[in-house]
Amino acid sequence: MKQYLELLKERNLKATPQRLSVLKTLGEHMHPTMEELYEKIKEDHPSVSLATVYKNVNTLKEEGLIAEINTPGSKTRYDIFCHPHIHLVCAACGDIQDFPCDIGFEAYQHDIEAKAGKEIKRIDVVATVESCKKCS
Amino acid sequence: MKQYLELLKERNLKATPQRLSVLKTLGEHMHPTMEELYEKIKEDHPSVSLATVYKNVNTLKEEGLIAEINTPGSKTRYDIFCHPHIHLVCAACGDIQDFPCDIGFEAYQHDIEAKAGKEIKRIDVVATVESCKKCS
DNA sequence: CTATTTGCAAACCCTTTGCAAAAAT
DNA sequence: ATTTTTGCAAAGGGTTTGCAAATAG
Repeated sequence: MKQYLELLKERNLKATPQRLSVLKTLGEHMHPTMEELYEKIKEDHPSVSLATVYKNVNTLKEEGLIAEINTPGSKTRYDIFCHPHIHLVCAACGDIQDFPCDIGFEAYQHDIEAKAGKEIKRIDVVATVESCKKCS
Repeated sequence: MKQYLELLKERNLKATPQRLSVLKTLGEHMHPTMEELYEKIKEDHPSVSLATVYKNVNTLKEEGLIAEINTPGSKTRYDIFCHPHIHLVCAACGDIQDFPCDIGFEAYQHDIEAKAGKEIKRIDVVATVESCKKCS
């Protein structure tokens, strides 16, 4: 909680309860869709509007505090941005699991960077499985 | 052209001029957005409707003949599906470059598969650079 | 006190759908 | 002849916008 206040202050963003709730919810619940995020936030702030959640998500995205996960086929999901990791998404239920990027991958990323001649700002890896333990 | 007819026949899809044009256009132009794809197809088929392009894109996606590229921030783009490759996307102009998946990556994929305990059906790797040669 | 943020409703994409006519096999 | 596909227009869903009132710093 304290940490979130600091993250916002560093970026000159006002720490409104709604905005803090976006960060807190993303910290507690993995990869919600916008709808899920909105419902969770409403539990603490019943009068929050969907537009406000969208605005905050966009602001926090621009500041690099949260990330959007685009999965082929299913809905966009949101994630607190910590260190890069792979998203393992289930095609059947849309559930997402995180997957650490251990060695191997950094090396691969450097390789792409060298060949591209540009610094890679961000890398999104989405692996899709047909079904997962949760839904089958 | 001949190849496309066969690909459709194998899947019992009717070879309409509009559908062939989707494949042909994706074969000739790299990664168009839906709008670009539609404009290109209209050059050959002025009376084609956007809905038809969407329907064909969906059908061909389901059959695994084409793939959708979801890039964080910019518009969805479409690609003929050949072998997997990495998409290097420019955050400034949305342009996409292909990047081969040489060794290294397959190994990495097997590693994820082993840890997930599930077969990976598809893997999407999108690397984002801030600007590219085309737009700067 | 000033600048930002909120909530509401309307506007705005992009994408899908229903249906009758047209085309493919 | 049968089944799929087309084109149109309307509907749908998710996201953004404009603005006045509320809130943070």
